[in-house]
Order: sequence, then C-alpha cells, then structure tokens
Amino acid sequence: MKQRLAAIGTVETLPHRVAAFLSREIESGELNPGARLPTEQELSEKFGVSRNVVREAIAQLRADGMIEARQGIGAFVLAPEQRAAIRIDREALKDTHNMERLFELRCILEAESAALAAARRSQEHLGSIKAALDRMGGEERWEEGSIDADLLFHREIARATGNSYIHTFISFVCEQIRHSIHYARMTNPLHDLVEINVGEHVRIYDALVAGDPAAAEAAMRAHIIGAANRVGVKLPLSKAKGAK
Amino acid sequence: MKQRLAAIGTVETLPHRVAAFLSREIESGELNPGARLPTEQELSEKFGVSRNVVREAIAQLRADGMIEARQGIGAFVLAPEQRAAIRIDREALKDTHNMERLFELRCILEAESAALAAARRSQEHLGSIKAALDRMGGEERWEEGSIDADLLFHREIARATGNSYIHTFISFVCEQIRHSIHYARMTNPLHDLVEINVGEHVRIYDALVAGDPAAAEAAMRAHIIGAANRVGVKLPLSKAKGAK
DNA sequence: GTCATATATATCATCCTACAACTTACTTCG
DNA sequence: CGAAGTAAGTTGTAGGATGATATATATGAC
Repeated sequence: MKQRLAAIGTVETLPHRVAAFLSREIESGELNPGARLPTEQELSEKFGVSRNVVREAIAQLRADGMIEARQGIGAFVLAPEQRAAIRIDREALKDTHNMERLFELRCILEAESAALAAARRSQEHLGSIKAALDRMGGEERWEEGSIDADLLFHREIARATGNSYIHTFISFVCEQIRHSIHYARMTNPLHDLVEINVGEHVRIYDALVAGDPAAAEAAMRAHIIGAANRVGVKLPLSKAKGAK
Repeated sequence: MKQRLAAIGTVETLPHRVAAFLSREIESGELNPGARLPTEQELSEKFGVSRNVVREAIAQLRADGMIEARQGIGAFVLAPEQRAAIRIDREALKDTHNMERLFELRCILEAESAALAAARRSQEHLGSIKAALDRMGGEERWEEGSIDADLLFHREIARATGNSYIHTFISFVCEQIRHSIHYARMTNPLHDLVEINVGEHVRIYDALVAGDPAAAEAAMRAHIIGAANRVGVKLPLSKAKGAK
C-alpha cells in the first residue's frame, strides 16, 4: 500500500519535507525576517522526526541563505535580499500565471543573449548548435528526444555568448519550464504532442551564422513567444516591436 | 590564535566546508556527471568529521540538484542541466572577468525589465521607487546607506514589472555584485568611496514616470555600464546602440 | 547446467545519546 | 550595588545502532 510516485528518483525524503514546510512558512510570511525559528528539539517533536533530520533540513535553508543559525542562540529568518541561491517552487508553476511570468523572464534572457551570441559565436559554437538543430528535426517524432535537442539548442546558444552566468541562468530557466510542461502533460493529456517549430529554430540559426545580432534577437523573441503560445501561454510582452 | 573574519556571521561550519569541497570537485570536472561519490563513511574518514557532518553537506548538494543519493547504492553526480538551484561562487567573483560577466547578465536583465516596468508601473510603484531615489541622495554620504538605497531602487523597479521571477533574479544578481564589491573594498582600499551617480538614476526614474519603455531601457543600460565602469569593470556589450 | 530462491553484504535513511561550544540569565558573594 | 561565577538553554559535532534498499553471492531444485 506504500504507493510511490517516484518522479524520477524524487523519493521525498524526510529532511526534504521538513525543509519544504519551513521554506513555505518563510515565503508565505508566517515567519518574517528576523523571527526566530523554534529550537531543533521543538521542531523534531513537532514533526515527529529525529533532531538529525531537522538539522539536515536546516542545513539546506542555511545554504540558501534563508536562515542563519547562531550557536547558543537559535536560528533566525534572513531578509529575502540576502538569499545565496535562486530556487523555483515547482508547485507554484502549476499556475498558468507563473508559467507566463517564467516565459517572460526567459524571453528577456534569451533574446539579448542571442544577440550576444551572434556577435561572438565561434565556428565550434556554430557546429554544436547545428548539431542540436539536426537532432531536433531528425528524431522521428520521438518526443523526449526532440525536447532534449530543443533544450540543447538553446543551451548551446547561451554557451556561445561566452558568459558562463548567462549559460547557467538560461539553462536553469529552460529546465524549469521543461519540468513544468512535462508535469502538465502527465496530468492533462490534452496536448499530447509538444510541437516543435523547426522553422523558428532555423531562422535563429541563420541569424547566428550571419552574425546579425538584431536578427538573432528578433528571431529568438518570436520563437519564444511562439513556443509559449503552443503550450497555451500567451505572453503580454510590450516589446513585440518590429516583428517578423 | 583562532582568528575569525566573521563575515557577518559566516562562521564557516564543518558541513559547509565539506559541501564546498565536494561542490568544487564537481564544478571543476574532477567528478563527472554519473560518477559515484565516495561513501559517507569514506568521506567522514577522509575529512576527519563525523558521518553526520557529511550527511548535512550532502543534503545541501542534493537540494541543489547537484547529486542524487540512492538508498543502498550510493550518491551520484547529476548533469548540470538538472540543477534545482542557481548558486554563484563568491570566490570566483574575485576574478574581474567573472565580475564583468555578471555585470553583463545584470545589464540584460535590468534593461528590458526597466522597459516592462515603464509600461506597467502603478502609482504605488513610482512612490516606492521615488522613496529609494530620495534616500540615495539624502544619505549624507553614509556609504552603506546609499548602497542599500541604490539596491532598493533597482529592486523596486524590478518589482514594478509585476513579475516575481524577474524580481527574484534581479535581486539576486544585484546582491552578488554588492557582496563582491564589498569584498573588493575590504582587501583593496583604493576605491574607498563607491560613487553613486544620482543623475543616471534620475533619468531612469523620469522615463518610468513618463511611461516610456524605450527611454527607460536606454537609461538603465547606460546606468549599468556606468556603474560597472566606476568599479573598474568595462562592459564589452555589443548593444550600446542609440547611446547617450 | 540453469534458474529461482535465500543469504550476505554494502550503502543510504533515520534514530538515539552524549558532549563541546556558545550565549543568556540568574545567583552568589564581596 | 556590582562583579564574578554558575546554571540552563541552544546549536555544533561525534559516534553508534537500527531500518530500508539494492547488489552480489551462495544454495538448492530441476
């Protein structure tokens, strides 16, 4: 009877659950910055787990800069500004509004990055981007493979900017969107096939080859807006300027 | 002799050090994705700490999606794409090149966000942005206060986009830059006073009031390039278009 | 010999206790 | 009244014990 969804190895460990609980309590504002958390012992009693489990949970929050523990005193909630990590709540992404916001962020990041990539790409970069492009169309409709190739295409463009932070941020945002779409398809098999518009990708690639930043940016912007539409998210971007 | 820098309560706990070590080993490629980590016992012996400490360290890496632990088998390094969090190594930011990259990312994020903010800002938003602006100039040269106000100014603009993810990302990047500059000043007191160009901020604010996205974007871009220059980082942005 | 079952082993997951280090508050004594 | 010392509470670390899970080995039936 111990059913297990096992969403790809996410075994939902005890520390993870405790951390998620506390994290939510902080995000929601029940625990304001400066507030002191209950002691480890109180938490372990409250959740019915060992103090060890509580400590592992707190270690997470601490690493993220959400709380600060001071020996002999206790643990305190830190201000949101001093977070040491960005983490996106996947539960929240089930809300279409948040999905829309994430696509908007992605658009901002990728559009300008495409312009940078067009200006800086090397031949080696173009090669790996082309390879991803080929995989995308040639994957004979094996969905996961096409999606992987799609993501790789975007990551390789981010890499071509030569800026590792841009690469990290774009990879992260894309991956969050991928997970979110994956989940949406699990629960609602309406859109059974995620269409990938190869034409849009080719236009981006051509602009990169031509080394035309403005064209690359426009093509990327159009592509992401299109991709959002295809999964049922319409972007309210102000900047659909000079399209097509 | 137990000297302590005590960078604001960062007491350098044992799990933190172990996590940092493993994290570096993964980032540097010594532990490739798919590779198996040493067992918890081996690690505890290697570092001379208890297994408890090792587990807290691993809990961190797990939460970040850097490794995956499977009961009965071991812990394995995950591919960079499946990170669940973005974290920036502050050690790496001591390198000017990385600082430059971070400013470039910030420029991309904030420029377009300023355009969005200009299109969407409410009166309430303008009020809090103005408040930050006033604090910035009026802080009678108390550095930390001015810097706080500066950051608040940028955060409030990000908030005015109405997109919480944009707010989170911009806050995060700005905070990393702040820490990095703070550190640079500690070790190298050459630039003793971080100048804040109030004029640039006013131009951004005026564009927001006017509801002019293009002007807001241009002003923000010019400001960030200027800010980077003032701390000794020159941005190689391709997009200094329509400058002024 | 081959396959299925049972056992042993390795590893992570959790729990428990104990002590050290640190802070705060109280008590005691001058 | 003041200062030093003491006690209690809290986090940090250590170490061992047990449960859960996966792999490898051994055993036995056919």
